[in-house]
Amino acid sequence: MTTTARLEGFFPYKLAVAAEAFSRSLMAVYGRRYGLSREEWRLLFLLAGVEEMTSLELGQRTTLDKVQVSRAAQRLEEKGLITRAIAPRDRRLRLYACTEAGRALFAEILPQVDASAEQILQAMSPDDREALQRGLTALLAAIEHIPEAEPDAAQ
Amino acid sequence: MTTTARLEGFFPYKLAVAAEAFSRSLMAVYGRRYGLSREEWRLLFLLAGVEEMTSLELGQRTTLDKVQVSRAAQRLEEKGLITRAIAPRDRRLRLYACTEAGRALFAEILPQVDASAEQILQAMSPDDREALQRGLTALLAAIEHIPEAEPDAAQ
DNA sequence: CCAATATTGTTGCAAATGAAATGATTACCG
DNA sequence: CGGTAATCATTTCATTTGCAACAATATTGG
Repeated sequence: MTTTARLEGFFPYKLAVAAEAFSRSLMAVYGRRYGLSREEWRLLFLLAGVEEMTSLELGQRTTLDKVQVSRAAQRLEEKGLITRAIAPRDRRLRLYACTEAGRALFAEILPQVDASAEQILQAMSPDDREALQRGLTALLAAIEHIPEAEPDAAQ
Repeated sequence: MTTTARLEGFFPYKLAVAAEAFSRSLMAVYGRRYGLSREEWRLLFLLAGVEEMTSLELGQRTTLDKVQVSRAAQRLEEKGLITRAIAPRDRRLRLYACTEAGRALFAEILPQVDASAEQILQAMSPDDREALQRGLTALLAAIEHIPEAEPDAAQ
């Protein structure tokens, strides 16, 4: 068993571990400190930068399914951070918008989250950082073009 | 301040999305096809390459807490893929070992998981792939050295 | 215009998950 | 030794999550 594939060197594992650790570090800010879930944080992030957004678009831009969007939005509304109106054009959809309180909270949290991320990234050499940025962007592009594993609907 | 930070360009978000998509693609193999959870898969991965391993070491090498290890190991035992004995030297610990069935299953799954990962990675240019490898390794090293990332048991 | 089908957000329920409590064992230290 | 503290796996309980059913609205095709 000389070259039994070692978990620590397995690329998918490394990617997952890095992402988990990174996410945990950031969640310590918006989660443990401000009581937001990861989904709530993402929705707030999107909504804080725009006037309003429909539920459909929200889901497409966050890789969250409709249930996650619905539940996270429900909680954000209970906290007074967003509003959910019924879209007049298509009454099945929701029109989400950030409240002033939501925007203020986001403006308060983002710098801290950003600082937490930078604290990790700044521990890397500039070259490594650039390599990571480049590689990650390319990976995301590659993932986009991968045939999605649809349930047995292969053709 | 003018440019509201866009979620899609936010590094932590990109990292999380890439890791999620990658993980989902792999889980389609060992999960939907073989009924293993991510934790079970990781434990099987580690145990398949070694004669036996204690529960403590298992947790340290997978970034899983002891509850996750305990539960995943329990299910792997129910499936007959591993054995859990009580460590003779310290009866609080468990000694996990892969059964022949477990090793056989792992040997069957790994190539498929590997192929699924390679399918994505091969969609990248060699340079981008190398950049990703380098950046990711550096990121993991940076995370290790971050203070207060987690209550670490210094060894 | 009407009925059939499709799409969307929400809810119900079972399984998974996380955090603290528990029980068993060992280490420490007088 | 003896007893207290520490460590480990497991259990317990409350919350969260994923999946399928559901109700409401829209679209399509006669």
